[in-house]
This record gives sequence, C-alpha cells and structure tokens, in this order.
Amino acid sequence: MPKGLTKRRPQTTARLLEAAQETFAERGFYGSSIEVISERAGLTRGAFYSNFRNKEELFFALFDLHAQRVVDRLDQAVGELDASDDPVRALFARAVTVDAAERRWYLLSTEFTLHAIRHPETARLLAERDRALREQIVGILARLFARIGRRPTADLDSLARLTTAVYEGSLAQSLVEPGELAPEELAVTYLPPLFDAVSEPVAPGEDAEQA
Amino acid sequence: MPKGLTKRRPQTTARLLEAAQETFAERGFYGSSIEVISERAGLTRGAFYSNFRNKEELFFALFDLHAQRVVDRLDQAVGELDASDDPVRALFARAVTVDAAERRWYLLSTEFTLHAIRHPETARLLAERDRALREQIVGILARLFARIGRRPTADLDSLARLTTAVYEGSLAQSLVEPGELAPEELAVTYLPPLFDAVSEPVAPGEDAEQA
DNA sequence: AGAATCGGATACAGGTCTGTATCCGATACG
DNA sequence: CGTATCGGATACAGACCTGTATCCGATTCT
Repeated sequence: MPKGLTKRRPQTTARLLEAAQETFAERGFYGSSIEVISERAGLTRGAFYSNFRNKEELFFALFDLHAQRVVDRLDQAVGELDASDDPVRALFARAVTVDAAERRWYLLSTEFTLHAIRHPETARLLAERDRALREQIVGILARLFARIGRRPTADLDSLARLTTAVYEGSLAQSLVEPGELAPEELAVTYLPPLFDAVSEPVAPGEDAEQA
Repeated sequence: MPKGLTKRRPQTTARLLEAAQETFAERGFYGSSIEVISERAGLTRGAFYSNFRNKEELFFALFDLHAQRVVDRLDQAVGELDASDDPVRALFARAVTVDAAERRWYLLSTEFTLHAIRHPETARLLAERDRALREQIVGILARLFARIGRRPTADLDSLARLTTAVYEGSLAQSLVEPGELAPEELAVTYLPPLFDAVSEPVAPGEDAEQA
C-alpha cells in the first residue's frame, strides 16, 4: 500500500520493461546484464533494484504482459466470431499472427525454459505461470465451443496443451527453416478439423449455462 | 605435427570431454565455467587451454563425437537391414533410441543454438557442422533407398532435413510432456509411409551403381 | 646421457556482474 | 510551509571468470 510519490513509479517500471524487451531481443536472457538494461532505460541499477528483485522477476513481468496480450487477442476473436463456414479456422487465422515480436518472445521464453530446467525453484514459478495461462485458455476454449454450438468430448486442459504445442512446434520449425513454412500454417490447417473431431453438436433444446 | 610426449595427450583430452559432458548436463553451457570443467577432470585451467581454444571449441568437439555416434548407428542399421515387411520402420525402430544421453544432448545443443543465434560467427561454425552432418546422412539415405530397391523422387537433402526436424520436434514434445508421448513414436510411425511416398520402385533390370 | 620439446600447473592482470547499504533531492500531505 | 516518505542515484564489497605469460617437471629421441 504505497502512498507517496507513486506517480513516477509506473513510468519507471514501464521504461525498464521496455528496455528489457529490447535488450533481451538483442542479447538474450543470459547475455543481458541488469546494468545494461537499466542504462538502456536511461536509469541506474538502483532504479532497477527498487522495482524488481532480480532478473528472473523481470522476465516474469514480461511473461505476464505477453500472456495478457495472447488472452486478449483470443478472447476478442472468440467474441467477434461470425457464422462463417469454418468458424474455428477463421478464429485461428485472425488470432494466431506470428510477427517479429512473437518470434522474439519465443526465443526468449525458450532460453528461459532451459534455464528453469536447471533451477528447480525457478521451474516451479514458471510452471505455475504456465498453469495460470492455460487456465485462461481453457476458459476461452469453453466459450468457443459454446459459441459454435458444440460440446467438447475431450479434456479441455489437454486440448489447450495440444494447441500450444502445435503453435510452438510450428514456430520452432519456421525459425529453423525460414521461408519454408509459414508459422501459422500448421495451426490453421490442422486444428479446425481436430476441434471438430473432439466435440459433438449439442442437442437443439439444451444450451443452459453452467460455470 | 606434434611429436613429443603425445601419449598423455589423448588421455587428457578425453578426460576433459568427459568432464564437460557431465558438467554441461548438470549446469548447462552458460552455467559451466572452464574452471569447474577442468577441476571435474582433475586438471587445471592450464590443461584446458592447452587442449582447447575456448568453451565453444569444446562444445564443437562434443558435437563431432555425437555426430559420429549418430552416423555410426544409422550406418550399421542400414547395413543390417533384413527383408522384413517394413524395412524402413525396422530401421528407425532400431536406430532411433532416445535414451538419457540423447535427451541431455538435445538440451545442450538447443541452448547452444540459441547462443549461436546471437553470435553470427558462432552461428557460421554451427551451420557448417550441421551441413557436414546432413551430408553424411544424405549418403546413408541413398544407401537405404538402394538397399530396399527404390529410387527417391524427392531431394535427399530436404528429406534429411525433414527427418531431423521430426526427430527433434518429437523429442521437444516429449520433454515438455514427459510420459505422454514416447520420443521415438512420431518418427517410427510417420517416417516409413513418408519414405514410401517420396520414392518409386526401380525397374527390375536397372540397378547399376553411380556415385 | 644430454638436449630439445612437450604438457600441464601456477601466477597475473583485467574485466564484469550482482546485491546491498546509504544518501539526497523531490514530492505529497497535513 | 514544514515534515515525513518515496524513488532513484551512488558507492561499496565480494564473487567469478577469462585469457595469457611464465615456469618446471617429465619424456622422447639421438
């Protein structure tokens, strides 16, 4: 519950996050010292330590930002679903855009995951974050099925895992072989029929809601 | 062309490589200092710098060792191909074993690849190594097709790339979801029919060799 | 056996990074 | 307007790590 001159604070935090994003992109997680990040933000390490406990916490802040962006985009896309021929395909085509920022994030999170594998405490934190994000996605999937008048026959959590795996796997391949494969292609092509296969139409009468 | 007491040399080199493997497995590439590796080998940094220029060169030495193992295993498996119902499947089932060492190597090489992405000079060296390995594999694939009396209709280099991609992609997934998916499964299941699809039988009369 | 060389140990110089403790100007609030 | 607090800067202490230069015992070859 801080009360004081809390006006400059969010500004400073934002500048650090911005600088971190750029620095991580150029030099990776290990290669980015706290000093360089702070300098890039036009601040000193003092400011950094006043805002974050360490570099890991900084990464997690970026993680949260990114997760929010993903959820927002998916959420909005589900909300704007039209009654097209293949609504699921339309959704992925809209929501799954792999731009430069997305590629950068993939590289960073991969590096961080490898780091976490060697540091159990960090791995715990990361897994918890992953879980929370997946939970959000499960909610969106549920809304999606409701929206298209179908009921999933498969476990939504595992479906969320698969969706993520396809997306990330495709991204990895397109990084290794740039130009050979559009990163969105696998998801857009294979997920719609899959979603169809793991769900069934709801009977006309029943569409009551339950949390 | 060294002539002197070259008898202890290979011993020392081997001890350093062994220690590097263990240390990298426990602490990753970045996390392993040359000092720790040397100590683990029961030597000092002096010995290390007498045998390798730096940590990267050490990694590449491990790369060569691993590549040789892969090539040997594949090569031998092709040589011992029996006239079974599905020879390609039999080959992959034999040659593609994903043990703990293989998983460790995957983690290490992935970390190193990310490192290389940020260091163009290193990336060049890595790409060159990859190319050389792929060349070996192309040779093996050629022998394989000859052995089963078929002629490839697709570019062997791209087929080698795909094979590697399937293998590594599968490995990545099985690391993320241990127990859900046997790492060999995708390769064993999907590659045989694929190989069949990209080749045609040779006409009975013609089976002359050409380098 | 002696000379030349090799291989690894030791010592040195330099650089980088982290985290903390302290300080001081600025601001909000009474 | 004065005071308490906040936020960032500065300074400090300590830990690593790399690469090189030098040294010395051991060994091969003649």
